[in-house]
Order: sequence, then structure tokens, then C-alpha cells
Amino acid sequence: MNAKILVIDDEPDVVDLIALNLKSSGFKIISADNGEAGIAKAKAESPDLIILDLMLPKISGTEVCKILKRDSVTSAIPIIMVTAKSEEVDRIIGLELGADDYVTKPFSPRELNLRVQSILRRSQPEQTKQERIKHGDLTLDHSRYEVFIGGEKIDLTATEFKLLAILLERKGRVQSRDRLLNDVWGYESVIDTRTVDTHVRRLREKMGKLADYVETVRGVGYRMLDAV
Amino acid sequence: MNAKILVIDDEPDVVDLIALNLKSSGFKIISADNGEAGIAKAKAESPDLIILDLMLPKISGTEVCKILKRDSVTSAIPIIMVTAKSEEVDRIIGLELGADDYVTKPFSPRELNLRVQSILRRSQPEQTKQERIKHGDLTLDHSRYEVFIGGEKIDLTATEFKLLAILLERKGRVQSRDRLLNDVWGYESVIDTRTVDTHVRRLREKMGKLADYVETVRGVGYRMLDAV
DNA sequence: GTCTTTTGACGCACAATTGTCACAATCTGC
DNA sequence: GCAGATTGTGACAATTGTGCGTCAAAAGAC
Repeated sequence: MNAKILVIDDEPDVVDLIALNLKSSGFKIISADNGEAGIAKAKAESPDLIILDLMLPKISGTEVCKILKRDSVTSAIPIIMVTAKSEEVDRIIGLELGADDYVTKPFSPRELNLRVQSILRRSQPEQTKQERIKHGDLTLDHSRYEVFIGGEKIDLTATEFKLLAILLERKGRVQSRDRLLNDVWGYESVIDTRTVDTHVRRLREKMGKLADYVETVRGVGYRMLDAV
Repeated sequence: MNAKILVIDDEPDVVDLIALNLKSSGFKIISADNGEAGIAKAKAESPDLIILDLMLPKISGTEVCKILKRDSVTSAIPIIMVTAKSEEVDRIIGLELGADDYVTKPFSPRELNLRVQSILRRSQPEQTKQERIKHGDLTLDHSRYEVFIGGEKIDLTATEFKLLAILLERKGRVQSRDRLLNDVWGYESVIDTRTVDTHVRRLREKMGKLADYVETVRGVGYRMLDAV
């Protein structure tokens, strides 16, 4: 993960702050202090992610966002908007514009960091998320939110469903509790890692005879067995 | 994860509370009851993280933060600010100063704990290691946490796995017991160097016919043979 | 509002893992 | 060969990690 991030903000202090922090996480930072330069750099350098301030001189952040999302060269690049106020309007606009996420000032560097990582992970060459995952007797349907064992449907809660989905998507690979917290519960989760255990247990209970599909890897985490 | 954390706070009660809690999570705690001492300790002991109260006698917490972030020796150390009130102003100040996160009093020890862990997790060196290492008849898969000898899977405990992984990554090069303790057990581990021998033995037992891959270098340590 | 479901947390118990020790075996330099 | 140092081995106790039962809070359903 050595992603290149473009920061578009007119305040050097903010740029420095963001840069300092993200650099220490191993990202490469480039920056622009106005919209035009930002767009130019986005095209020229094709960063993996753009952090865009809403308040910019000349062209506003919203304009920049629209332009970037319209241009086929840059439209695929995820954008995190930085808004000065937590006005709902701004947020919606940001999202309507096609921004992928937003943070409101003041934001903690940690929060920004987590969002960046979350988005980059999401947009990574994911094996195009399957709508329907089959795994032995187990079938999981994303769009219908249903899980079948054999022919029988089993009822899962939202959390259990997500947990199962993540495990299935990465079957064979061990997932640490931390990783699961991040991906199932979201990046801001302030949750005990032991809670993962509880949910795994509940999931297993509902999986009945297939409970053993979910394997415990002592000292590490859990995984879905890939050989059935 | 045996990180060292510096707590800078003038109230002994608060320090005790924080220390007690973080210690039980396996962190090593050092403290200072004023800004000057804090800065001095930050430089001398180079902790992995600093928890800094905003309200301090003599130099204020904001000053301390600025100074720490300006000094190249300490600028990379993440800082969590503790603010008495959740005033927006304080937050902004904290951010402008370059603090990495903040908690507002009263905070639950658990929350602080989770934030600490979250930050430390982030600043840990990215794993750039190979997913899958092959070495003769031996195959080690990091993400699956599996080891194969020939076609057969062997079960290793978490420690054995890490030990084998480190040896494989540095095959051919001799690793001293101290070095192994550092890299497998984590730094600051208060463990007898002879314990490494025990684990090498257990690893060899499980490696069966390939036990000889792990060579003893008398007077120095162990290494993985690179010619198979 | 009340009732039900879901969620996160905690303590306990049990088993696997771990670290340590004493002693045997081996090596090194003489 | 021998003495001293180093490493291997077996046994044991302490520690740790996980599953399970349960509870209280939070979120939804009605």
C-alpha cells in the first residue's frame, strides 16, 4: 500500500498537517493550493485518492469535484471532501457530486487516516464483488440479503450477515479481529475485539451443522475454510 | 505490541488511572507532571505514543504539543490530547498543533485504550512481506496462516509460525537469539533467550524430515539454510 | 409509550500454548 | 583425553486465548 494522494487546499497549514500525518502512514503526498492546479495535477499524476477542501479560491471545491467526476480520466479516483462546517447541506452536496466520503473540520488526523485507508481498501482491485456467493451447502445473496444452508433459509442479523459475507469473500485467508472490526463494524468502531468472538459464536449457532466452516485460528483470528 | 507510552498530566490521580488501565493492556507507562519534564522525557525515552493533557502548569499543553511536533526527534511520535471540555476551539487547536487524536474528559478508560491501540496499529510498519514464501519442500502462506511440507499441512502455533516466517524471510542469514526475541516476541520482551531454543525445538519437531533446514550456529543463533 | 430484538460487554471455565528449569548431550579449545 | 561453555530434551507450572452463559443497554417494532 504505497498510494499517492493529492491534497487540494489553499491553507498551507492544513496541507502540512494532512501531509505529515499521511506520510507517516506510508502514503505519498502531492498537493495543489487551488482548483485549477488541482485538476491539472489530478490528470497529470493520476493519484489514487484526492482530498479536496470545499472552500477554495477561484473555483469552489464543489466545482472541482464535479469537473473531476465528469472527466473520464479522473472520474474513477475516489474523493474525500473536507468541509468547514458540518452543515447537512454541504454533506449532501458533496455526496451528490460524487465524492466518496467527507470529513468535517475540525477532524482528527486519525479519523482522516482511517477514512483514507478504508476508501483505498474498498477501491482496490477487488475481485468484483459477487452478488451471490456459493460455498458448498452455503449460499449468500448480497442483494437479497439472504443466506441459505442447503435449501433452507436462515435468518441472520445485519451484523452477522456482514460478518459472514466478509469471511466468505476472503475464504481461506485468516482475518484478525482488528481487521474484522474494521471491515464489518466500520472504521470508527470503538469496540472491544472480544466482541467479535461473541458474534462469531452467534453466527456459528445459526449455521448449525455448517458451524465448522468458520475456523478459529488461535492467537490470530478467524477464517472461512475453503475446502469443504 | 509492547509499546511505551508517555503520559503528561499534572494530576497524579489521572496519571494513575491511565497508567493502571494501559498497563493492564500490556503497555509500558512513563509519566511527567509538567510540560518541561514531559518534553525532556519524550526526547530521552522516545516513547511510541504520548498522552498529553491540555491543562498544565507553567507551559500549557498546546505549547508542549507545538514544541514536540517541531522537534525532529519527537515530531513523529503520535500525540493524543486530553481536553477538559469538548469545546470546538480546543479541538481545532489540537489539530492545528498536529495532535493525532483527542479525548474529552471525562473519558472512559476503555475508550482511551481503544484509541491508543488504533493509533499504534496505524503507525506500525506496513507489512511489505511476501504473501507466500516457498523454500524447497516448504511453503509458508502469511495470509492463510498455513505451512505445508511437501503437500501436507502442518499445524503451528502463533509463535512457531512467526518464528518460521522470520527465519524464512532472512534465510541464509544467522539470527541471534536476541534478534529473534525482538522480532518474534516484540521488543522489550522480558524473556529468557534460552526460550528461543525451546521454540526452535518445537518447530523442528513439527517440521519432521525438514528439521535440518533450521541450522544451529553455535555461539551465535539460528538460521534457515538457503541451499536446500 | 411498551415490548422485542439486537448488540456489546463481562466473567468464568477449560484447554492450548507458553516460558522456565534441571539435566543430558554436544561442541570447543586446550 | 578433559573442563567449560553451549545447545538439546523432557517435564512442569503459569499464562493466555477462546467458547459459553448471561446481562444491560441500545435500537427497532408495534
